[in-house]
Amino acid sequence: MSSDKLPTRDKILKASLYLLETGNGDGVRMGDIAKRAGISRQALYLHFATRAELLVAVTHYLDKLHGTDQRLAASRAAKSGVERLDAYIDAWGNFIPEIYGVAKALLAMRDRDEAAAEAWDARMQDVRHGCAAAITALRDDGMLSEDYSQTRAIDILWTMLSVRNWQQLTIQCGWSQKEYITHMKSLARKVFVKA
Amino acid sequence: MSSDKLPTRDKILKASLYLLETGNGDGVRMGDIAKRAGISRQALYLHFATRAELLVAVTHYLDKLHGTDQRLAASRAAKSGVERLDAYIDAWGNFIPEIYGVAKALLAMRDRDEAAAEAWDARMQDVRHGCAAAITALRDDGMLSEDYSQTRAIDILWTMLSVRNWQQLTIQCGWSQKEYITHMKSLARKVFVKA
DNA sequence: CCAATAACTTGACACTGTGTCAATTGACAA
DNA sequence: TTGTCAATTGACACAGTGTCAAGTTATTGG
Repeated sequence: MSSDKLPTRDKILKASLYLLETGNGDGVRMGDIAKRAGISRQALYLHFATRAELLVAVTHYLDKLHGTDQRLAASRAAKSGVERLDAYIDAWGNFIPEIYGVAKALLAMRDRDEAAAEAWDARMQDVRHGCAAAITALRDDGMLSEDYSQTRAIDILWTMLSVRNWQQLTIQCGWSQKEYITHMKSLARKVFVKA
Repeated sequence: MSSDKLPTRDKILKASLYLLETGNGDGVRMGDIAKRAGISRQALYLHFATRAELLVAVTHYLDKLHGTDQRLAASRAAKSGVERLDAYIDAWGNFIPEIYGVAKALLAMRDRDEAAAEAWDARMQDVRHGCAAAITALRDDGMLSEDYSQTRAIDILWTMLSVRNWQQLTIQCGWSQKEYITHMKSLARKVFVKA
């Protein structure tokens, strides 16, 4: 392993990420992670009290690796509201496949594990802020359709862009990533941009 | 209990349904169901080999109770394609809250349990057929937007009307059921009906 | 009336995966 | 030397599912 000299915490994060991203995302157990990181299962608990806590840390690690904040923030550079909507869909939509392994594991825990649910919801709240910014920009341009209140428009965009929907459309329905992005953009325009 | 004279199998289904629908849908264990049905946990296994199998049976039982098929089929009576789209959204959209307890439990198992996943997917395939019928009716009227192929349009409608989306919009975003239905109809028109 | 059968009960147990606890080791530093 | 920190080993509690075996009860048919 090339990570022999990394601090243990980083070895754990790296190992978790590897297992989450390769494999199908199923069955990444604490023991599996420990083995991959080359430490004992108990050493894991020295660094992360629970599996949920570890998974949350992995999402943060992932964000740092991919520069999520910057990439999402980039959509704010767009001039018009419509461009900004497009840019946001581009940024977030192309981000989903990169985080999918981790997202899937967190999502699977969501229904049972309080901590995992909170962690996931917190991250989705960030996405919601991005959606809100895009919708607000549209409204400020006077281009937001009058069919929905601003809040409802945000609710809809946020729901449209959920990881679950991405999963259904790409993985289940077989859309290519490119198709996903273009269709989502077209959808968003039809729904939100004043005719 | 008023179900003393029911066959055991029905007592089990009834008890499962009760627990799934009341409670938050969490923690409906085999033991809980047995207790509620007034039988031993092991007797459950005499009727259903696994929890997944039981849950599937519950969905069928539920369908019979609510007359799902008839209600969904009713949307076929609509004359124009647009009316039919509306009618389908009405029928299915108002059906979701009734099955939500069971759906939630099945959905929570989906990620881990192969059998549960298959059962759920099979049921969602039925919904897809309904979506396909609505989209086809629209196309036959020459009213389907040319922005999407028929398959893609079905994919989109199907995804829009997913239980997960209903959950997010009503339970998380706080939409009323009425609001959900009207917004979904408006959304579908904007997206699918030729301008 | 006896015997077979089916439905059910009781209780013990295996298995998986998470999380806990305690005793121990090895390294490095004051 | 002593202290301390990170890690190790191994045992264990706990939940929940599913299995197994032996015993009970009621019904029914010869």
